[in-house]
Amino acid sequence: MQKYNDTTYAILGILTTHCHSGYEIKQFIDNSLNHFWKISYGQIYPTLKRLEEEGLATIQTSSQEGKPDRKEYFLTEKGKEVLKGWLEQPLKQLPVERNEVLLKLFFGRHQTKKQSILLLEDYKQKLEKLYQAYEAIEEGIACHSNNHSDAKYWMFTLDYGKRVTEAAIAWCEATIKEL
Amino acid sequence: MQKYNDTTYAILGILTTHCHSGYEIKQFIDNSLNHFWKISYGQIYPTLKRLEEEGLATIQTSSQEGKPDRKEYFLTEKGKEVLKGWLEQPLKQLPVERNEVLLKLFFGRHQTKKQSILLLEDYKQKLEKLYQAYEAIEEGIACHSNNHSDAKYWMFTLDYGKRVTEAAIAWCEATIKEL
DNA sequence: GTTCGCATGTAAAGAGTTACATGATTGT
DNA sequence: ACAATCATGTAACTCTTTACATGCGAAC
Repeated sequence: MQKYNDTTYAILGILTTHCHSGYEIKQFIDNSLNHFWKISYGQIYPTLKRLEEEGLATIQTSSQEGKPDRKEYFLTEKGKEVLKGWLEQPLKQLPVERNEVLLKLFFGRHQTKKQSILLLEDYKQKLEKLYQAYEAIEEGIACHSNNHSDAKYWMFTLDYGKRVTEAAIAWCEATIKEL
Repeated sequence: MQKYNDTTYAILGILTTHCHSGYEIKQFIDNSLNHFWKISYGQIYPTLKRLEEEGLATIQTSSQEGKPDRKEYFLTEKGKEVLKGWLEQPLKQLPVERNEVLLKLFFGRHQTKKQSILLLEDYKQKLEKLYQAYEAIEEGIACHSNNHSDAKYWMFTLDYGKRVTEAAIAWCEATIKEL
């Protein structure tokens, strides 16, 4: 069986929602799974092309006056099976989250105490903004798609983001004190 | 001023410790900053070569009988400056941690409840192992390099790992209950 | 008149992993 | 005999970002 990368599976998954064009997929990513899976146009369009070539999706092109043709992709039965097959597999190993702040702090001996504190305060501030962004998305989902069958799962992922961000903020505060 | 990527800065930083050869650098990474910054030989050796070419490090080659020459790299003044320059800069933006488990759970509607629970239980188990690994490294540092001037900072990064992992484990438990 | 949103895409560069090649010594 | 440790490195491949190209309509 052919293998695909996780970005391909993400796109396969998004095609099961109301999104069917490359543009819509990008929009969807940017305001829902952006915190744990970013994808650029440079990946989306070639991937969609490949999905069609390999029989995982079909294209429906609709011409629009004054605009480029709008290409809508729909999963085939094979596409749905491939997605389900991936969903069933547990992850092989935990990914390593590359963290630039930790990397800098790791070599903190070569910095002044003030610089380390500045680094952590800046990080904390960015984390707080992220936390607020999570809350905003959460409210958006709660309002607009309360009865949506996907909403429950989207909330779970937001809850993860909030909990982990909260822990990171607490670490910033504790570390600043100890420095 | 020339720009380098974070992996290059990581190697620059490691060269300030007792590690000076490619092999030692790899060892060091594998049992200290492996949780938040992995690097493979395929990156280490070409990077070291480039450091020398650009005057950030000098090489001292020592021949050993029956073994390949051992190349030891030492930071030049310029190398130290480049490292410090990087340490001073705050991070531009928070990195996105790509999380395969969240991605799968996001599309959980296409799975059975049992499958989702299995996914999270497996994830939780892996996180618990990671937590134990952090504790083991922590003990190692506490025993062997108590008076080491880097040890304090290494402990901070481990504390981060522990806190965030703890939060993720708690999320797994809460989400399994809610599913 | 310029920017934003819609809508498609490509090319090149950069980042990173994996698999391979070499070869001596030491331990099981 | 075989695997592991020490020790270097490269080539091919995959993945991802960035910058570019095109072009209409609407708002400001």
